[in-house]
Amino acid sequence: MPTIYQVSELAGVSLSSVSRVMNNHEHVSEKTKAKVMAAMAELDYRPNFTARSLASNCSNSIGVLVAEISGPFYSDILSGVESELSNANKHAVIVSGGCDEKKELDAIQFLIDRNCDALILCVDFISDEYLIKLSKGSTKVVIINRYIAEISDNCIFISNLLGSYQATKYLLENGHSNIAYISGPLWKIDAIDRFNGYKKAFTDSGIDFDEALTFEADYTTIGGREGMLSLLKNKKPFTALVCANDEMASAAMRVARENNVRVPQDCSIIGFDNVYFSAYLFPQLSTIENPINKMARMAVLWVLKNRYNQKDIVIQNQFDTELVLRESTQVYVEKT
Amino acid sequence: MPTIYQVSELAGVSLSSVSRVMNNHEHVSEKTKAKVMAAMAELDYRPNFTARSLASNCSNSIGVLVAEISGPFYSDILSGVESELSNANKHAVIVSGGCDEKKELDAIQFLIDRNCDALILCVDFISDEYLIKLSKGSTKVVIINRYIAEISDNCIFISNLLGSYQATKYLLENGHSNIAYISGPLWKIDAIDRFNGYKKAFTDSGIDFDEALTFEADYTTIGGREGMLSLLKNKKPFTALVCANDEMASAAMRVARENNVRVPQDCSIIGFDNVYFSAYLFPQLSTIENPINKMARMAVLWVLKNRYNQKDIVIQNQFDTELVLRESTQVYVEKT
DNA sequence: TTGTAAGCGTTATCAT
DNA sequence: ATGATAACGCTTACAA
Repeated sequence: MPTIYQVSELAGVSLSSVSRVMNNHEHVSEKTKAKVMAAMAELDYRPNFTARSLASNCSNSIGVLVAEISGPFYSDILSGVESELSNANKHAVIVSGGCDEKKELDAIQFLIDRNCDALILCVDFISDEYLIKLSKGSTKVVIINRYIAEISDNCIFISNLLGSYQATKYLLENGHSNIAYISGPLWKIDAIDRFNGYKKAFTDSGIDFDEALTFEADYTTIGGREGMLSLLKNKKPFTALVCANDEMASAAMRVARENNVRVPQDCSIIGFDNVYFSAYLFPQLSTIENPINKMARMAVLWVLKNRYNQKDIVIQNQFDTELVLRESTQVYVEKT
Repeated sequence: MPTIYQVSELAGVSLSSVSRVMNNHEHVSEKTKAKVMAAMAELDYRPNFTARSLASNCSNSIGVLVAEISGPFYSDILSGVESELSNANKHAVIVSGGCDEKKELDAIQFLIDRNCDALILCVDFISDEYLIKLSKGSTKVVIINRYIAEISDNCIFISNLLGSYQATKYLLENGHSNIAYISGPLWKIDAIDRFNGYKKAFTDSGIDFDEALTFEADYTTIGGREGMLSLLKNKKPFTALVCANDEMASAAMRVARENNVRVPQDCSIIGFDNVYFSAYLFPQLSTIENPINKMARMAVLWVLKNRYNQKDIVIQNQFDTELVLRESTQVYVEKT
């Protein structure tokens, strides 16, 4: 592997000159530039990434922490981050957080120790306080899918409340009034918000929601199955169901089918996230679009702006959810 | 950030001694070891990753190239790689290859330039020849999901032929004889192999397969839809369908439903890969298990053995496929 | 505009 | 067992 030294020798200039042309510095004569380029080409020179990082204190790598690598939701984040990052000629160091606070903390420490220039975080277990402190530190941090008032500039988020509000409101406006809800785990802030959106839609419509039509699950298909089973066993009738995510909605649809509850004829179902497989389901799932891929890309732009000084970038912190209607919903019709 | 120098000063020993305890060298007295550890703890010392990489010529990072980051198939690879890598305290630099040879080549060059210690590749466009040459180079390379005879030791793979053979054979043995096939793009080696498995099952059963019951698609739902539509339009009857992957099978199921073809009563369907959402579909999809996650983990072990000298690891290059029967298949019953 | 030389924070090779 | 000291390949004042 040729080094900068050999390039300088072949080009007949100094190290610094070579370095300057590598980094597009101003104040280099066309002549030396040409000589250097020629030498580089001849030697098939490739700058040593590690050496540059050490000398410049800039690794051009961004740490990305997500709860899990696979799964449609996080996949979408990673793919957005990776593609936007490679546009900027930076790269992602991706780690998964596991399922408890300690692992998330370790993962963050790991990324910092690896000299990541900035961190993109998508975490559930770590406290607001820690995140606030972290973001005051020397490593830039941007947080996806979570809103923390004190560091709102560092957050890229949607209104989860609004999302489930839209879903519930739609059903309410289309004649449904007995609307069940399968929630995410209520220690997660987004699950709380989504639940609140459901409630708010009722409040705004001036009608009470029924606590008994409500079930706290865990965002998984297993939980969704349990939820629907329990709801059905209750014998409290409902003509619609909103689920806090698509996974659970898909499980609920399956349980409905197993129990001869037709979707949407007997029960309309709306999910949340608009994960890609929601369109593969039968019936195709109506859901709330969660622009997670866009948010991931915005997180990268945030890093470009705040860590790499691309000042002209404008950051959008909040994104909009949107109801996407497919086959799993219909207007309420009174049973004859 | 404290450096090794400050640790040495506080501990009252030399740089080298600190370095030695950091790297668990033998021949360090318990005494100095203790002093150094104490100093490290007091200063909350964290070794500089970049400096270590430069000095030791070892970055502890492994480049991972996949065609795309999202999608159930590649997701599974990434999650396997990441989790196994973090067990070994190494990390992944993940990039996606895009959809042509040039991008894949660029991506590989990018990873090499980033001083990755080894590469885990999952590529479609790059030629065997290039891969063979690459693997003779100084950067260790392991290839997932592809078999190249000349460098079979560097490959982690399944027999795609066997997989679709199992699927087709099963149908044949259960009374079906008019079995359609929707193929992947036939410029991909795995698509060819899978197609050949389908054919071989017929040959082995001594019956001819019908070219007209065969459609070349592209592994996507769009292609699967087209394929099923075309097959149905043909008017050549078939009672079973094997698809070269689950995406296409899911699309085929949908088209079947739209055309009042009941699955499995009128048509059994088998997919390939056993992607996680295949169990979410209705009916749940029978398919061929492709142990892609295990292969990904094995690829990491390969790297550990071949690049990091963990000699005692034993590598399994070939993995087995397996038929998993769910709801989309049934024994052939003659129409009355 | 160009070159010299001092870092960047380690590891590794020698002596001792 | 320990300590100097020279790499590792580059960036970056500072000088010229």
